[in-house]
Amino acid sequence: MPADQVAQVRRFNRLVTQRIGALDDHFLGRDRPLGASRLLYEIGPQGADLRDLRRHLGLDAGYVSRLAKALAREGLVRLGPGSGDQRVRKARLTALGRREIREMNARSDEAAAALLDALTPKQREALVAAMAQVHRLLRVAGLQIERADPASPAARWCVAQYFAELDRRFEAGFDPAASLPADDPDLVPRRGAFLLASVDGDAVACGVVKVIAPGIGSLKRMWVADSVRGLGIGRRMLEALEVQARELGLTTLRLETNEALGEAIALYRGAGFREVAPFNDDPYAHHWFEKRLGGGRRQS
Amino acid sequence: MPADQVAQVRRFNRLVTQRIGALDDHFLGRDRPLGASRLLYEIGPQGADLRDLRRHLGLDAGYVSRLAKALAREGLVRLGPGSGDQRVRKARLTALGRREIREMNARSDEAAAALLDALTPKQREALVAAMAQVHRLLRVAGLQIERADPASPAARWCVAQYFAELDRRFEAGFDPAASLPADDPDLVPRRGAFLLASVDGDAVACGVVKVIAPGIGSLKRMWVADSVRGLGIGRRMLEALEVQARELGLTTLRLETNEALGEAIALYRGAGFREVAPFNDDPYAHHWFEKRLGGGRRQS
DNA sequence: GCATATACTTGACTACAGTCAAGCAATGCC
DNA sequence: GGCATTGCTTGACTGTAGTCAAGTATATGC
Repeated sequence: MPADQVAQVRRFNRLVTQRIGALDDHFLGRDRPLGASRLLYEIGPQGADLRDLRRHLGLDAGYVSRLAKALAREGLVRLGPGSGDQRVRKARLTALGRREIREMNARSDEAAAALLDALTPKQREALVAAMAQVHRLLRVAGLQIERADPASPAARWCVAQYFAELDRRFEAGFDPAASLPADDPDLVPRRGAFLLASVDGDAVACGVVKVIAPGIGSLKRMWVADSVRGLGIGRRMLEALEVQARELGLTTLRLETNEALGEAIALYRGAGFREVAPFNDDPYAHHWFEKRLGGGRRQS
Repeated sequence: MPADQVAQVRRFNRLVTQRIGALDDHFLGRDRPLGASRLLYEIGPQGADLRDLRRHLGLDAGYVSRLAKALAREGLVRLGPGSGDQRVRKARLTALGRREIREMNARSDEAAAALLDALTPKQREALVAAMAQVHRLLRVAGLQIERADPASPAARWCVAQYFAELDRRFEAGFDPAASLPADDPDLVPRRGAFLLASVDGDAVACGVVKVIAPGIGSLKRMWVADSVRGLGIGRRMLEALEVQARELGLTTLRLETNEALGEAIALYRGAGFREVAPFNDDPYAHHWFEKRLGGGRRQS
């Protein structure tokens, strides 16, 4: 890693933690411990179960219990029974709590505006654009691709997004029932794998490999969220799927795709897939691809 | 302030405090309270007086005393008498302390490298460039222009930088003694003013206004550090000098400049200065400018 | 129906960050 | 030389953040 790049990152870190960190904490804390403020903020307009707050903020159960009680004592939240399960407690904002959050937001906005205010309009635009760029790339740097249960909510959500997008982009729409299936049991080893890419716990891409014959697998359900397109996530997903394929003992990967998905076709070609004659009768397919997985270790 | 710009700043703040803040703290703290680590880091290879550390980090005297003692107990620093004044204590790193700091730096470098490592080379370059941009603009946003004592170290340093630059840029070099003078007593009200622009306590620009006749003032010593050029700091310094001039009761500002300083000449023209016939015999001047200060309040 | 797990509460505890005030020695000012 | 100031140390204290363990009520698996 070039030393000047590392140095720039560290310079950036120092300045930003000092400038941003200090402000953020200061404007969030209104005569209240920071932990309580964060909890209040996290509850949100819909209310939230203490269990979820605990998990999301990574805090101790006892600690959250106490913080919630303190907020309730201040009249900012109401603690009531939760959704169904009589054990969980749900925190809901009171009118006062909502006002408090509005106030916190206003202060944060003010601090951000004050920062921008010290610049000329052109510099403001440049700063905001550079921040957006840093934001996007930091998110990408935190990308994690992992095997997931195809029945998990995040996996289901991704697949739903994928279907919705196909329906939007295909001229005649898309009906999952008419397409070749990839059911849950086919997507767990040793019959296949479901990969989920996430950033900070938010799913942003998925992909599936499925064994269709000894040594031969099929790729399906390749989807990347709009918000992170153009950042090479599709390519990384494809690489991760090939690793899974090797672990499943596959030597050939196949896939079919629709002519409307130009960027996907380019991705496959770039990754070494060759177009071949149709090997199935998927009603939505216009192109069929194949790649032989060379060398590399088989099992991990 | 546009709401989407504010929102982008806040999105950036949230992500960055979470990603960067957490890492930075974690890698700095090595089985040692964070305060102690920061102090150790701040001491630096030359050692530092406790008084300066206290001032620089903005900490309580008793707190610093205890932290320093803890570091001494760990064998990381040696506490000895300071420079001259027998009251001040100077903290010097031991070999162990230096090793510890190297280790802290290595860990921080590693964290920064790991961040970059998750990206493609092109994305890395884009991230580093965007970070540098954010860094530059955040620094500019923190710019403060204030009147300063022309004899203060920061003011002296700026003027020295200015002279050095003139010497570099003028074909025949520059000798301050041959130039028209601007001595300390002429640079404090009501005979003049010395303005210093600083970012986070570091001087980055200076400028001077000096009364040369009733109602008439002269601008001199306009200098902007290389690291922050092209960010409109010269223009802001000029505006601040005009405010000072009005407060000194001036109605006309004059200045002379050298043909080698193209960007300064453009700045003056853009700010409403008109070129006039020579009004003095400065040996380094090729252009003479004048501006009448209209309207505006005189005294503040 | 019983064992186990989960959600939460409470009390007791630790560590860290920081403040305040008293006091001592060296320094600066007149 | 006297007196206020400065630099530092020490003891006593506060508030925040967070952990741990015991205990209660509810839910889940077999």
